[in-house]
Amino acid sequence: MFSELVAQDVQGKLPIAAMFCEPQHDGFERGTIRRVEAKEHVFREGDPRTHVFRIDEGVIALSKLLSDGRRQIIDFAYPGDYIGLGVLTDHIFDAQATCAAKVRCLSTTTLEHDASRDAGLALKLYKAVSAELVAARSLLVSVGQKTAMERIAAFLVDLHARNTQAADDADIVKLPMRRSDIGDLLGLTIETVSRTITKLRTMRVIDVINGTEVHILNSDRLEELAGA
Amino acid sequence: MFSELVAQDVQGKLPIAAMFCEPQHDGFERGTIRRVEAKEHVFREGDPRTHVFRIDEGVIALSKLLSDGRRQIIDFAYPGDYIGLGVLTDHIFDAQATCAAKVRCLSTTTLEHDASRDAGLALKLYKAVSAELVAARSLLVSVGQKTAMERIAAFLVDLHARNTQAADDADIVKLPMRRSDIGDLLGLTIETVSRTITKLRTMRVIDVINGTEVHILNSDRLEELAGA
DNA sequence: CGGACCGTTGACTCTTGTCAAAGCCAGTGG
DNA sequence: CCACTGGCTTTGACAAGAGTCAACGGTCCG
Repeated sequence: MFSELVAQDVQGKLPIAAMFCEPQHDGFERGTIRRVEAKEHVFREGDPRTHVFRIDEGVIALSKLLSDGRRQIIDFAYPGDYIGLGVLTDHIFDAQATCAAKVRCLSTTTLEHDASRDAGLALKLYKAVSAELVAARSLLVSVGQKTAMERIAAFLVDLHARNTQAADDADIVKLPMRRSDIGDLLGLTIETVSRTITKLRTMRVIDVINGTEVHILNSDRLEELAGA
Repeated sequence: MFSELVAQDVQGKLPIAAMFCEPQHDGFERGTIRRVEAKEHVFREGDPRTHVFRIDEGVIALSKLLSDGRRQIIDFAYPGDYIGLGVLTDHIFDAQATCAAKVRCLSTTTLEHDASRDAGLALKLYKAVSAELVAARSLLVSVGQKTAMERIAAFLVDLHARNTQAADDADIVKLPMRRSDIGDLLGLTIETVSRTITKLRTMRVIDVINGTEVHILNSDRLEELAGA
């Protein structure tokens, strides 16, 4: 449990650390900035993969759709994360902002050209993708094995760990996405998400302000509930 | 659906292609061979990550355990696949053979030393991990969104696509793992796996010999059932 | 022969999904 | 200023898919 948290924090989202440690050395300083409205797509599944993006502000949901409309969110990308990395010529998932966001764009040809000559950059890409893989597998464990309560609790713990980098107000987690986004991430319906959050409130483990700001009242209990 | 299949086939397991195209150029020709018995661990979560392995024969299940014994299989590694890649000092999942297997071992320090000087090798690692990421996310969609029937059908379709590289007996899929392994991969119980397979038999979509050899009688229907 | 392991099947339970209604909030326009 | 609208969340009643518990059967192996 604790080791999982450490993994999430330290490496699961390594790009966060990378950004702060060496923000000038990933090539994105040459990229252009693009603003994205809430619910606007950065790209869609099937689009040619012309650019890689680094999130500077906001949250981007990466998702895959089934033909009947079911949607699985694969990851949320937060500031410092990269999206659009990979070996394929086309994107294989949608990237859609859950709230207003800013991203930096760098052409894939530029990036790949640089990477083919610069082993350090190639290794950085390797590590970034490795970190995404850790996150994807961690989510898979939640979705495949955990109950609704455990998934929601683990989600909140994870979000809290990610966003408490600087000495934030220690026990507040902002939810910059809708219930439907959380549901589609965790493989639950919005009703189950809502009921579970309500239950956590009645258990006095969390408090919710305005539906979007979660105050963690008992973080030990929340981590217990998140399962091992 | 079809595009997903293509993704799985062509890139989801790119290492298969890589192995056949350039088997002498991944550094593993210098590695030692290790035999692994069925159910024996190649490594466990928490072990120091001293080697990277390339599967030469058999199937290795990669899994994570929760403290109460629930298990999520994260991927099956088939011949040509690499396991143990990543940026962490310790392994974060178990690797256990589902049947007798052979793996090639290469020390991580050797590999990383080579990769830091050889951008081509670093890029190859990057691509291998990217392919694993594609597979992990595809599984996540199944587990998060699909019904038991859709998951089993998609699993069979995927397995069929992976193993039909050479012109095999076109419509036979061998299941080199137990029902519990399939269940732990798909987030189902062994009973549900068994019932669903039985249902596919009574629907005349597949036939099962000896519990381990699946004959696909109606592959169009099977792909329909696998969902989009 | 006996036991261990695995797979299948049945009966029942329960968590989660489905369907429906109502509340809340923000933005818009009269 | 307020009614109206649309998007989102919450809650309730009910249904259903998958899990649990249990028994049985088959196969392999000592």
